[in-house]
Amino acid sequence: MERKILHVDVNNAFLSWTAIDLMNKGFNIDIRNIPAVIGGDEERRSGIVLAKSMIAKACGIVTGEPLYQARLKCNNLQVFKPNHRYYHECSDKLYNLLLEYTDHIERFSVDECFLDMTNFLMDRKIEDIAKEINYRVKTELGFTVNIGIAENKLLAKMASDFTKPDKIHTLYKNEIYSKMWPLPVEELFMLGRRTAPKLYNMGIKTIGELAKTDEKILIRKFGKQGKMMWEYANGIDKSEVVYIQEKPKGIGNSVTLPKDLGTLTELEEIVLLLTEKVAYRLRAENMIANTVDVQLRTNNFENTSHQGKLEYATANTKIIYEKAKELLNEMYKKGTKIRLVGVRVDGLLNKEEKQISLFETERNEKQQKLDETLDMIKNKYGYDKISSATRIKKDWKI
DNA sequence: TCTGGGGTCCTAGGACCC
DNA sequence: TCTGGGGTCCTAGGACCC
Repeated sequence: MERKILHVDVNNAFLSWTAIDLMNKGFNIDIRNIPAVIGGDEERRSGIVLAKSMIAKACGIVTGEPLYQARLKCNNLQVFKPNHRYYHECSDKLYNLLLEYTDHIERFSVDECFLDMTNFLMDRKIEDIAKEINYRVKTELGFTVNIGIAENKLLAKMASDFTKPDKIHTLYKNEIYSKMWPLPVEELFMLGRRTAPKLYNMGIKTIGELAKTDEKILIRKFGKQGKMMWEYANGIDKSEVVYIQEKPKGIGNSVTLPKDLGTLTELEEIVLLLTEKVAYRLRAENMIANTVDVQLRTNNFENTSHQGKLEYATANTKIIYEKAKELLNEMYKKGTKIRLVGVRVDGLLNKEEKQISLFETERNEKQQKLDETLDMIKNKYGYDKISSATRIKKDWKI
């Protein structure tokens, strides 16, 4: 049976939401109408463009580029800080509005949802429902969305990306030829900046040319990815709208350091702070982890990572830290300048799935009690209020 | 004052086993 | 005594998404 899928995408999410946030706080300009960007903190070396207004875009500013470079393109550019807490509030408001139409909603990111309307049309036309959602979001929530209508997620997502802002587009099977095939290959979902040049070298420039390429050739050259790009180019996507919240498969935390670090002792302190946060989030999910992964980035942007299995799955800060420290020590080359440090845990299981282990000792149980007590205090007074000595001593924003 | 942070999935190669 | 082939598990690195 043919499905009815909507993809709802907030236009310039971070910038629109910040515009509303600022106006709520008495700011008298709508930053959507001036050359403006949302950007990171340059003093902390995270100064990149996260979102841009239409005017900033017209200056040639692109997402992800350094702020200093963006300023060169537009000399009266205004830069605003992101407010992630507020973004999540806006995201929740949008989700709650969409819930009035169906509960088959996949929250694909903070500003994107897929809706499976197949069994929720109530004798209405899908186009009319899309129009109503578009109008209600604009009038009730104060920001605009693009909506893509199609018979699968891939086509709905491609459709919502056509012309912006505040637009509704369809991309039905019989429209693929006229609406999607003329587009350059890099506009196909999951086809990024590494793969596009390889296709260009093969003489494949448009999605249509990709669709007409022999699937076997693509599989031989790109493996599974080749199969997927051929199917996507032909509008084939059988994946379901995942409306039941899935548990995370990994949890990570990383920081770009305000200054490069060159000693193990300093790096160990950072790894401890990151581990505390990761383990805290892991426990908040009621999960335990099997592997630990430490990531380093040097001052010349070389990335390395080492991972290791724990003897048994745990959410215990101390045990995870000991493994992370071990990994850091085996991978860090003396004298290297480190720009970024990351810690993540993988192979997550629900706490209840824990195997009874011979390695469990009283000492670990004590540590577990300590973790639980600290978590309670953090939950009550805020994560940053209770801090390790190193956090107080130094001004790391972890 | 050059280049974020949080994810998921895939691949290639090595170790190890039969 | 010169090199098999299938399988699994593990790790490092990379591609891609928002």
